Amino acid sequence: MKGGCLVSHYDFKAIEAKWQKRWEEQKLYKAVEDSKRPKYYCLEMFPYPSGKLHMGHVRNYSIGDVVARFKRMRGYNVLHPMGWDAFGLPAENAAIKHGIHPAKWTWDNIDNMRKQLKQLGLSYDWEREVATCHPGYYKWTQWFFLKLYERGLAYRKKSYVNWCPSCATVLANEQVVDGRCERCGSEVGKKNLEQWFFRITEYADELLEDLKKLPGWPEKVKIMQENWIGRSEGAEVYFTAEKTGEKIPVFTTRPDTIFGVTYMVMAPEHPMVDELVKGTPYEESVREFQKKMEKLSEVVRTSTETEKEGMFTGAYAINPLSGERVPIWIANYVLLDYGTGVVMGVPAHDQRDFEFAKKYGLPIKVVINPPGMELSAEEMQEAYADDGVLVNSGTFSGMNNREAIKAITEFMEEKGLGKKAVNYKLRDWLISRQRYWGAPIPIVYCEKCGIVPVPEDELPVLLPDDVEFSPKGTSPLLECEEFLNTTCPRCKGPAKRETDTMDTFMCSSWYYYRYTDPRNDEKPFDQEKLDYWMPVDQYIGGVEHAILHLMYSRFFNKVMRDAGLVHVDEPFTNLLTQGMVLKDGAKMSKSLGNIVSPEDIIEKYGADTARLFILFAAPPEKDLEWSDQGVEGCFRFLQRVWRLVEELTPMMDVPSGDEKADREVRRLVHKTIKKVTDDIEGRFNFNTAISAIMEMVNGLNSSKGKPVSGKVIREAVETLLLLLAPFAPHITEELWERLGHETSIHLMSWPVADEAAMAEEEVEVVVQVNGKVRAKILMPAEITEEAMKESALKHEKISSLLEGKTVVKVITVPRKLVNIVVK
RNA sequence: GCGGGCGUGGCGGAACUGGCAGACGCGCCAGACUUAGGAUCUGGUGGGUUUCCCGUGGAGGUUCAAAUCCUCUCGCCCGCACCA
Repeated sequence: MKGGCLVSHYDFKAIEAKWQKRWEEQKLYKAVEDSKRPKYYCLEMFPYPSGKLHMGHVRNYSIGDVVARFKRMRGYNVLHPMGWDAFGLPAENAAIKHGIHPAKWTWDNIDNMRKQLKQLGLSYDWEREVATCHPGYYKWTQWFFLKLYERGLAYRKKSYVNWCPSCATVLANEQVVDGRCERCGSEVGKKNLEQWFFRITEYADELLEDLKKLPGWPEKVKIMQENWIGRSEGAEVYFTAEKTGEKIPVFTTRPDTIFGVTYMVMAPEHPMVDELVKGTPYEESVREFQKKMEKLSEVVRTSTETEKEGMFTGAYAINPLSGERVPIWIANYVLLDYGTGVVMGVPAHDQRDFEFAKKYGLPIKVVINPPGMELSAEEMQEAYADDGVLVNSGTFSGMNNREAIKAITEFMEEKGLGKKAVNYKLRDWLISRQRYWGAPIPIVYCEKCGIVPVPEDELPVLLPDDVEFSPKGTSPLLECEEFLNTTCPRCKGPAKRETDTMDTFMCSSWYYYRYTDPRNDEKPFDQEKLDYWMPVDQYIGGVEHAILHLMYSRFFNKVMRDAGLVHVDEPFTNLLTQGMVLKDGAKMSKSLGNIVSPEDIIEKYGADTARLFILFAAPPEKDLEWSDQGVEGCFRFLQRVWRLVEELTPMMDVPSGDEKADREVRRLVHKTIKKVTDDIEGRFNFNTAISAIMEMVNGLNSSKGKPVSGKVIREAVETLLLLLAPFAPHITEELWERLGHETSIHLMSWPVADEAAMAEEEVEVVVQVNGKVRAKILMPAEITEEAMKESALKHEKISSLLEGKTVVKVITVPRKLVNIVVK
């Protein structure tokens, strides 16, 4: 440093430690219900306690902290809590691998991550911390399970379920990505098991419909949920098996094409297939085909690339409308668990059916003609799936197909041949997990009474501590006799406990309620407290939860609303999905070796710098490219702020200054207030908010030598600190104190822009000739358009350019621009 | 294949309702202070044949005026993917 130390050094380590300690002692961020103030619930997705924070966490929580601090300064009563999504497999793997008990592993990790979060200076009310693995929490997870059970929304069913061999547990559909386990990447198989499900499909329509009530959610997330729910409207048509006379319901979205059915296809594993082929010459080959399909993985089987393959069963079905007799096939592309597992083949009007028919030489029958055209089955190169007019369709011939959909459906309903139907791709949520480290499902199996829910007053069903972890990866609960053996709550006879635990998404589906009353041991929450804080005003997290967590939570909230426990339709009013943190264009990962550790950055530059950089480098919803040099830049900026404030402090005593200099400084100050406020409030553009603050610092730096009055300097410096406070809470708090304030800067009100102070006296007007900039002229701000035009035409350079040309017209934009169109 | 997003200097990114393209930061260049500087400060920095011309992936169009609106097209990223 140059010369004598006129200004002190920015000692971020001492400053950050000092204020973190003081904020905690003073409980600065404690949230208390207060009906007199508007509330604001700012929530970030709570982390899985993996052991260490990564940059994604830092980004997520820095964004949330700016929102929380900003809203606080805007006068809101802010709830900003943090907790731990603490059940899950990694803890159990640690136990198997290193012999550490999952509980110890988890709690140690929590301690470490809590420490790291505190080092970031995040404004959480730590008294509301929750951990889903705490019995005081999972007692209520189990309680909610019972609520679902009471309402008939939790049920047990044997079915083919996704099985991850490496995690040794079943998975929900949502946890299978490209046929692989979302967690470990192993290929997922199928197992026929008896499992617990939640009836989320009961709410499919509302989950879809209410997306419309979420204007504060990214379009992208809503579309993803819409696709996932996959609602399609159509009809169920009852074909009849010729041989057995049995009804074969078929779902179709195109009842208008029923007369065009030339064959039917069942899923190979459809139960009716066996009956149809039994004792026929087709039996053997069909069995073979079934076996072949069974061996194929789900990925291959359902890939668009896979060629359609099928086989005739020898059986026939009767079309209820045309009375025609059509062959029944089985094929790989028909899925058992969608619709009824049976498809009607209309090759003329469905591309898949067309390809299948061509391959196997099945007949093609045209029943819809394009407007003003006549199709011929022999000449068709592809299916005609668009609208048109019905032909060869009995009494419905001649009808427009849109009307025919309605007419045919109604006709079938009258005659009992079919009915209107809606289908969803959404499946019920499988919540059983064959794992130890989760909330036990509060159910007992009694030989006499059957399935018996554990009574509320016996909750929680505690996880036994003393268990053996088998290297096979199977749940230790299976071998834990003390846990397994119990008495039936109903008949008091001997009974067995359910050994499966709940999917951790169950735990995270309601944690945002618990924050409103985290220590209540009588109830999951106090009604008044919950009603005060809910809904979450701003939710922030990664887009990877677009379907899983966010849809489960929405479902959960709707169930609890119907149970009268919650009074909002949707739990999260606004959602922000932050982008990833990249290094060298790729997601930070161990295998790529491009990880930047938050610990190191905090150690070297401090939390304020880390936060500032991560907020400055990109808008929150976009991916962020990490740059060590960018971090340096932010560090330099904070040092500049420090120096600026220290240098300007003595000048705050100057009794009066030059009026023009004062006005200029005030203009800068108030324009910055407006810009920063708009950027944060309107659109969460923290990057441009910070750049405006940087510009303000640059401006104040260059006005250092000017005759500015002490009062104006004080206003400027204090405003600078207030605007920067949500981003860099420690340095601003320290400088605020050094200015002589005794109350925390974080309890101050957000500055308000003074329109009068912002007003410009002069504006620079751009003068264009034929749309090209030819001059810039300073004009009084209040100049009329006519006068603007005049002085533009009078301007030396412009007038010389206009020589010999004809002015066609002149366009003026007040205070901005004059465009002279010439020929 | 369907749906969504993106494409702007050497880099990250600005430009909100069409109105000076490139704010702010990084990097780079020059200078100042210095035993020294990878510290700090000052100035410069899209490209070019430099009174001017060209520039927002490409080609057209609308307009007095287009990064912004329309049409076509290329490239990258994300989601869904035989859903009957």
